[in-house]
Amino acid sequence: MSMTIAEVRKRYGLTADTLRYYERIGLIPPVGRNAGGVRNYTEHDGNWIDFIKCMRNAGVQVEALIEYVALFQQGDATASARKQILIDQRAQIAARVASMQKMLERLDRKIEQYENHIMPAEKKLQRKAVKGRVAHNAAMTH
Amino acid sequence: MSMTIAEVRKRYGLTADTLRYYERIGLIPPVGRNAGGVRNYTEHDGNWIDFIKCMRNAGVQVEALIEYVALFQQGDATASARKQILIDQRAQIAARVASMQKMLERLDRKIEQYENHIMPAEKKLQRKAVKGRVAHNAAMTH
DNA sequence: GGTTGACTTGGAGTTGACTCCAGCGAGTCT
DNA sequence: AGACTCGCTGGAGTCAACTCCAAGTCAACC
Repeated sequence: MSMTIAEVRKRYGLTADTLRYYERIGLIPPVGRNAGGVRNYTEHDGNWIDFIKCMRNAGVQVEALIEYVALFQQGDATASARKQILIDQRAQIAARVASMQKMLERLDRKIEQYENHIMPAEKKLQRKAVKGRVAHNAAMTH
Repeated sequence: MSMTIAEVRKRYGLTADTLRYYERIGLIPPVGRNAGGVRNYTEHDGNWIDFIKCMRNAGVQVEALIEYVALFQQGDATASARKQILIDQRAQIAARVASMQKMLERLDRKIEQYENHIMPAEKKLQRKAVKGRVAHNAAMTH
């Protein structure tokens, strides 16, 4: 039912140092301890860790997440502020996704250019059947 | 036809310091100078800057781009190595986009929860018609 | 011909996000 | 009891990617 830091580390793929660091800066709520002061992660803690980890992977700043967690700990009264943070972050992620998708298309065109223009030129060179200069790099600078 | 660093800065939204830094570390090919040693950016340089800027925005590491630029300057013989870098980076961007899209869906569900469960509770409080505890935070921890 | 202002360089400093470590304590095995 | 292993804390160190700065050069204007 509850996990040590080693188990959490394995389950979520974060280092023990990172988990302690996250807790220290308030990126996850304080974790319960046993008599000896050793952390005892509950399923609830696990859900937070997963959420934070995914948000970080999506490029959300630690700063914004700390604020969200802090508001959460202040109770129901902060619900709309928290919701607003989520909406803002959602918008930022969506914007990044959009620009990354544009980049994917751009890369696809560029890769295709390599297939159509540059690689055949190389093959000709390899065949040792060179009959003059072909498709120079200068054509591909964007 | 050619631009000063100030014009490039305005056009591409990078600081002059960043532009010089990029050139110094080989993230863009060397830029031509006038008699006095002042940088003279051509349209060709502009294309590189735009490409690099977009790749950086998409999360591609400076490291990988330096390698790409270095290969480019070695001429046609490195075409397939360059193509491979683009393919690798494309894959990494695509993976990031996929996980960000999952996060978008997750956020949408979470935001909807705020609308359905938490916000109505707040409204009831505001109406001062409280008839017992409603929808506590604990229900929303993932 | 002096002042202004954009530009230059090399190097130091900053920021965000970890990552590592020394020194200590608790629990377990032998 | 001694030796291991795991975990704890506070603080220092690292890394990527800039960002800032002092001191100097140069062209242009007054």
